[in-house]
Amino acid sequence: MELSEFLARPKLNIEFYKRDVVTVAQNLLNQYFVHKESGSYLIGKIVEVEAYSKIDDEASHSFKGRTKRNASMFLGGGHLYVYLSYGINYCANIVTGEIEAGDAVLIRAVEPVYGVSKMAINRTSNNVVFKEMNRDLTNGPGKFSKAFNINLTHDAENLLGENIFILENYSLREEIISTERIGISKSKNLIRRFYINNSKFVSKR
DNA sequence: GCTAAGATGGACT
DNA sequence: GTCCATCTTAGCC
Repeated sequence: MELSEFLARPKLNIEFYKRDVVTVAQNLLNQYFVHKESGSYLIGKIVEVEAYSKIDDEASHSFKGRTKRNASMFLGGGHLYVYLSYGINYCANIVTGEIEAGDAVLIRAVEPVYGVSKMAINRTSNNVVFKEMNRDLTNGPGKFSKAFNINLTHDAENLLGENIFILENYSLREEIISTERIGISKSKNLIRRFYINNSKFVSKR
């Protein structure tokens, strides 16, 4: 698909993000995540997410209240929360709900749809550029952030602005699977991981 | 002040 | 399958 076809779509607006975290998580699937950087675009279709809530969720970074790291979770729907995971990888979240709600949706995987060669360059390690359209390019929260060049400088970014935003794509009817979340030990019983069934870019494990 | 655990990924057996 | 890199936080001395 041409870049102009993506950019003709409307951005998700503040009303979309201000709803409850599980609703937003489910509705983020299939939409186009966009990072515009120095004039070039990286675009991915969101295929896997997890919801985290301050209310009833011990696995959420916000559960015990505000810290320096999680402050942007309290900015209200339509912001980005980026944190450093295991001291190594960045993870990107979409903040939802009202100001001070402390809820957010972790983006676990996207399907690359535009700017794939730049994503492959961003995922270079040991001087080896990643093979394009390999599923390992973006099939995990840290991999997605690296491919889209998202780091702590993007923490608290406003998703209604010009750098990072999400474009509407409601057209396709995909089968959505709901499961327990991955890689956590508390509140494991909550069914708050959602992914598109037929996507090969859904994370492993 | 110290230590353990963590919303992970990559290298290796 | 196992191991480990390395930063933040919480909980305990």
